[in-house]
Amino acid sequence: MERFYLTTPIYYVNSTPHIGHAYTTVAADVFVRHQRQRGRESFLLTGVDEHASKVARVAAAQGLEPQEYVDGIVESWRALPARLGVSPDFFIRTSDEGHKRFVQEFLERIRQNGRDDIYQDVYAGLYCVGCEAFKTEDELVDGKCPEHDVEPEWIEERNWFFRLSAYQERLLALYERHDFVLPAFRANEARSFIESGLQDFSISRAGQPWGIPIPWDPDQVAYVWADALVNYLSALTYARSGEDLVERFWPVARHLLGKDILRFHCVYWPALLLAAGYEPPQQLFAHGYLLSGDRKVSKSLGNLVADPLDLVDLYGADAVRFWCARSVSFGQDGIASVDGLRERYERELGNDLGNLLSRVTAMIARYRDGDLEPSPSADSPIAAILEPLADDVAARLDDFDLTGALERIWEVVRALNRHVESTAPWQLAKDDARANELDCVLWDLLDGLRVVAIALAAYLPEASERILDALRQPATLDWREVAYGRAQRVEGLAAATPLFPRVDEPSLTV
RNA sequence: GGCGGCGUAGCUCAGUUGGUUAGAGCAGCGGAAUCAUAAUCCGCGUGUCGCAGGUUCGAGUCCUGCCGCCGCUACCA
Repeated sequence: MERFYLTTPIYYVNSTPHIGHAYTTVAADVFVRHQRQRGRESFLLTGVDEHASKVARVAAAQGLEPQEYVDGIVESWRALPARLGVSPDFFIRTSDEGHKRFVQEFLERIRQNGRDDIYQDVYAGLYCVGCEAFKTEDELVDGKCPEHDVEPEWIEERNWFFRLSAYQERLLALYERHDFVLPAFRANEARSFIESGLQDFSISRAGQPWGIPIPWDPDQVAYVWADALVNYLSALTYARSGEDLVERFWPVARHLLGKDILRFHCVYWPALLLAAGYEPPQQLFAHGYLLSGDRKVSKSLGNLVADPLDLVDLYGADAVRFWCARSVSFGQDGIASVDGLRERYERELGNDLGNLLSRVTAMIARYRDGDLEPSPSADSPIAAILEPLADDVAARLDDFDLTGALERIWEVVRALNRHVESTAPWQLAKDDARANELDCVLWDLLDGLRVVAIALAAYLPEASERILDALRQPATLDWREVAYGRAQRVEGLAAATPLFPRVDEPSLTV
């Protein structure tokens, strides 16, 4: 079976983690957990991008070396996946020695590929000293940098350039595979960009103290995209000491990215790889943004939105994961608000799913003293409902349809609640002659919940485990268990404690 | 300007290659039930499918024009 290697972008440490970072990280984790359930050898990579002139400047302002500075703030970035229930197989930092060494090798490979793909030229542009960045004409207001109200200087800098223009045809050939970049409209954007003609870009910057030195010209450091993108490959070379994972996980790589960095991932990166003699990644998926849709700004709410970890404290990692996957169609932009999170938590997690577990376990405990023998029946409506679930969900997740797969599972959750109503076990319990019927109904519900729990495990790892435990079912998450009729007999099953108890709304006033 | 996309019930959106009475969730109204975290289930929508034409036996689904909105259009994590 083909291996599965998925990456998030590496996050820029100069900001603090916000909901957008959590979003990508959670999505990546769901995909990887699901593939593992299907027995696929998988690897999840995330990490941070630490090389930027801004980092050096902030560090200097605090009287620190850049490395000291990033060493200090990287912990808040490591905490992000940890608190979201995400366990990356490796957390890369671009200041890792292994990464730096590999970037240098990588650039050297391009330079020596015999096609003269790296050459020296002059990069000229309008440079704002305040921003420490080059500006384009349309960024200026009245010829001045709008942020600093100064006229930028015309600066010419001798840099090393990458001959991107030579890769137009080879890049376009990649896009003949219809799912190279998803969603399709993003592939169109990237393709039309390529078709419009590619210009070479500089891969080095002069006069920067913080970065990876260009091996053949140590006075220059690698420009951000010649450094950061390479992490997807470099990580594989040193994530496991004494082991090179490149053979295992390249080129079966899939990159998750935000739509803002589409071009760099879908154009620059494949070209750099081709130039260095590597296969391009297998697939790229650009997701949209979670737009803040919160009611009037208050300090407490503002903080909640700014820091996803606060939301985890309040509602739990599973709730935040669920909200990420559920509230916005993956790939599209959408509104995400704390109100929406609470709504989903109460209505869907608490009422639909949590209460389903409560009522089913309570009935088994009450009507059967918690004992139940397996009693599957081929003509059970539950069998028909569960039968197509495993394939449907798997197919959607293979297509990065994070939202659609979850909706598919939720249809089953709703169907189970309907089944409770239509069979009315509390009525059957009144009639001893229908004891057998009641056994079948209760066991079907037990089995349905078991299937839902396993199907949801990638999204709600904690709740999934708690459901299986409450149902006295094995903790195995093997995807083949997402099928009707596999629940084991239970003994002494007790009414479950609420899965997603009500959470007091945080105070909205400061 | 160029390329691409969107505009479907109060809200958020589904609607395969054109084909029976246009769907889901949420909100609203009414009802049932009582196993359950007052949690669930059922019923209820005269929606100009942005506007105007066209193709077709038949179009939300194809074509043209118009209106409105959005994305991309190079060195910015």
